Amino acid sequence: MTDTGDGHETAGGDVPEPVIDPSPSAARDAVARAVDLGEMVTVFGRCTVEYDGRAASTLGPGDRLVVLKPDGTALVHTDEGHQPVNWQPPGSTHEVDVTDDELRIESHRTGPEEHLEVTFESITYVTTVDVSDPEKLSLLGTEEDLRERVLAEPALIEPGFEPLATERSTPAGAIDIYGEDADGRAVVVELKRRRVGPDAVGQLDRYVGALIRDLHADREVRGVLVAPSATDRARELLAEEGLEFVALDPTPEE
Amino acid sequence: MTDTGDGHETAGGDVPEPVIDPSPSAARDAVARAVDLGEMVTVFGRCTVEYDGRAASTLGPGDRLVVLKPDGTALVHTDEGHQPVNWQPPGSTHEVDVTDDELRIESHRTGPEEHLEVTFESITYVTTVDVSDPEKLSLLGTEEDLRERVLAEPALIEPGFEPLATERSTPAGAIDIYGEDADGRAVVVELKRRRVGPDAVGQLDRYVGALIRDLHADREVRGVLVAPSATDRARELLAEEGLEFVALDPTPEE
DNA sequence: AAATTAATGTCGCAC
DNA sequence: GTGCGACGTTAATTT
Repeated sequence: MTDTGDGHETAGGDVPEPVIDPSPSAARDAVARAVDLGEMVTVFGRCTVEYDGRAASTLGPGDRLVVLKPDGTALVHTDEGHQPVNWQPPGSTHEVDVTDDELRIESHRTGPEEHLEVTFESITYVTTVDVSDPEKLSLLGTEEDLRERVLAEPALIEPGFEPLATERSTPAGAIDIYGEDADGRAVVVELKRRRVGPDAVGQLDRYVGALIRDLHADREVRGVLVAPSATDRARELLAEEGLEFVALDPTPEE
Repeated sequence: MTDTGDGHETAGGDVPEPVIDPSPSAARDAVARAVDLGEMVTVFGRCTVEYDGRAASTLGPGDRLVVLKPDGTALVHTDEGHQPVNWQPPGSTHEVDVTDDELRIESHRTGPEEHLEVTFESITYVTTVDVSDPEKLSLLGTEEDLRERVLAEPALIEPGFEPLATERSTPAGAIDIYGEDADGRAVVVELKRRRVGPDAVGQLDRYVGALIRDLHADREVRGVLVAPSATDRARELLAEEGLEFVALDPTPEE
């Protein structure tokens, strides 16, 4: 370590460092070495991108950030948007070479067959670093939280509601909560963590229909959609299908 | 520009360059300046992440790559996966400061209110670059391509099929292709670019139901799902609802 | 490997 | 802004 004199330390030569404005071959060597070692790589520069696989795409020249992860993920990010403009999923294999004095990064996977190719006409920088991340994300406010909330206090659905099973399977899929009302009628509960539209009504309707066929019951099955809110169209469709709605948040309001 | 003697050029001092192993305050200055100038920023280091908004999450210490885009996007990437472990959508505002000798990047947005906070206990590097990307992605093999293919050759659905409208609106949403068969019966066509499951059947069923109510027709409306393939469950549901399936790819096989 | 659904889904478009 | 559906959706879980 080297004391830089301003209170922190600079890593020694064994630690990969960013390469600024590298030649194509220097960039190739740095990227190849890092991919080999299972490090994370970023390359920024002016490039074109070709993709062929489940669909196919082309992207003309522009400045983009390419990220290669040790798990085989590749990401191409432009200056805009949450989503990468192109990518390759985890499990892909990355290759890098120089042709006609241009750096080219290729990523390939099978099942389905997909190929990504990024060709750089200039390279602003390359970074390579070792990554260690043992932590798992802890997330609150999911549909799972909503389910636990209902199971802990079934009366939130309605007085007398009694849950009998979660993830009960039907020919049309698994019912979030299956139970009975105070009169002993079967109740299908479909949970959504956020405001619902027509698609959620269709989903609930399918489950109710499948359960009626499964139980050979004759319309003694109620369907209840549980979500923070519903659109007008969703409420109309619920009414048309004889289904019900209960407003409930995944976590109690503070 | 400076000729480095190996055939390429090094950017001058007016071009932002990566900062390696910076002190928290040096990192803060570099990031603040770049955010101010509308540049793209990457920060790599050991950090914790807190998020609160539509949901809420916490993430313990680990090595991650943080990307700040000029459009207000923030991304936090771990060593694994296509998805960022945490993020903030475009339109958010980023702030950076140093507290207790730790770099902290905060991102905030309204509508809905959401907040992201990344606190670094060490920083491997910071990069800042100007980004210019005038190009739009050109994508082939979408549902739009499938629609054009059917409209160019309606007999791919069946002999005598005649498209009358695309995006025909119904109370339940827009029908991809609305038309008539050889016998003059109304036909609702729902297109999918890939293999379909039960959800697509539910969607088609909703449209058919809405059109029947809309036209006051009495089951003279056919529903046809067009996709490369369908799951067994989807085929069963189609049969139960009296709907049909046509196998078709978005682009012709080569 | 295939099937099914959740997601802080995101994104684009119509209203 | 809300509503609605596509997406190379991805990711997780189960069969």
